[in-house]
Amino acid sequence: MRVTTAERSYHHGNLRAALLTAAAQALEAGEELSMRAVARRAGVSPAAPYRHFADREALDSALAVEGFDRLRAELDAALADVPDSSPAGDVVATLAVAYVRFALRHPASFRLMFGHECDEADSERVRAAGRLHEMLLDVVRRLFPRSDATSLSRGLWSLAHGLAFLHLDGKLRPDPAADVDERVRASIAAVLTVNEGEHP
Amino acid sequence: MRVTTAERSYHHGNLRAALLTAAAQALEAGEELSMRAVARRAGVSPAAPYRHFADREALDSALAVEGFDRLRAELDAALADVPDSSPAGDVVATLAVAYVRFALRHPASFRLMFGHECDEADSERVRAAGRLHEMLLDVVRRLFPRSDATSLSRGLWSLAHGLAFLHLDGKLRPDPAADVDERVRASIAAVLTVNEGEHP
DNA sequence: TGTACATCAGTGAACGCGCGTTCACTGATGTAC
DNA sequence: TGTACATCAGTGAACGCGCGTTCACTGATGTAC
Repeated sequence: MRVTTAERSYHHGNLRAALLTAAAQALEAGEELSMRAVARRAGVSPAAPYRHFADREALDSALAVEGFDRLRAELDAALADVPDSSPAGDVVATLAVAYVRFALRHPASFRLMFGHECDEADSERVRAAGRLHEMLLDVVRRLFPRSDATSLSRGLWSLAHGLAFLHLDGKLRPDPAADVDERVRASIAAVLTVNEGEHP
Repeated sequence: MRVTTAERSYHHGNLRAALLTAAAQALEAGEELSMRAVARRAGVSPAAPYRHFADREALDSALAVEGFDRLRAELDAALADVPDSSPAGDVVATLAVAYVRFALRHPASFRLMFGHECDEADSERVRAAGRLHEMLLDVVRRLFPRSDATSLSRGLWSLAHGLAFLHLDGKLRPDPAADVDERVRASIAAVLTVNEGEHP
């Protein structure tokens, strides 16, 4: 039986998905996440989620996986928007801006994906993070064919990741979004061109 | 009356400091932090800490301040160890290594300092973070006198910060410490030299 | 097409837990005379 | 030096809370005949 709309009596029919969206909404709203809160939001008894998630950690991991996939999609979209002829540095900056924007727009999600020691055992989660890493590696290989792509992609990822977290934690002003974008671009540019003019 | 050693009956004499060290030990041990747990560790009733910290948040902030100061001290030490004649890139790499080491050696502390939206209102905490930022800015000004020091120091801080967090969360293998150091150095080198050889 | 039955996704009450915080208190400390 | 008293840093019992999780259960669904 295919579920068409949503709410059913007793048998929900689509509870797993409903729980995930409920959880995502709670995250978006900045609420503390909990098994019970998610059940409440989905209009279901506190025990119901246990049909679909073994425990709290399983819910977290499922949400993290969703987050990684969404982040990857947004980076892809940003990449698609950038002209092919752009200098490599601009492409990197555009990606970094998209990365930081994602973090600032979905702070709770981002924290859940990152600000927490990973359950290494959860292969789904590890693989989702791995896909993101792979994607960055590919981009770097294309942009900087003569570089040590492994180290460079780690470095650039870290750069964007650090910018994201420092803004998220208020160590850098997260305030007018346009300023953040500008600050990200400037930081990237400064780092990438640091050695130019050193040996004139 | 000056307190000489430590434990006193009833009037502890030095409870604030004792609570902070107890909390630091708990963090070091990877325990969940709580007002009660800290009191327990200090051998004192659950209500006692409220003489010294208005609430949970105040304790957190005090710990964060301590963390920032310790981190700054370790970076200073690393800086002192590096020969004056070292190329700027090496100095940066050394600082980054020290930064990441601090994060991996004191993960809970580091998370408390960063992985949490700052209480902007707590000026002590904000100022401690500011002192760290200032220090990095100074170093960058000295190392790269011709650069846009503001953007560059933000960028390099972010780079180190991102490396720290990605290792902390297991997105990059935090395992043999020597490998981590090497990976940090390689990432920094890759980013700083990315444009060399582009226009040969 | 109709009925009997197994399966499965929910219910709702209950458990034990540790938490942050408050309160009236008590005993030690330091000060004024 | 000795006593009376205010202050202040602790006590310990209690509050209400929301949490994760378990349990026996119930009602809807799908299948076999």
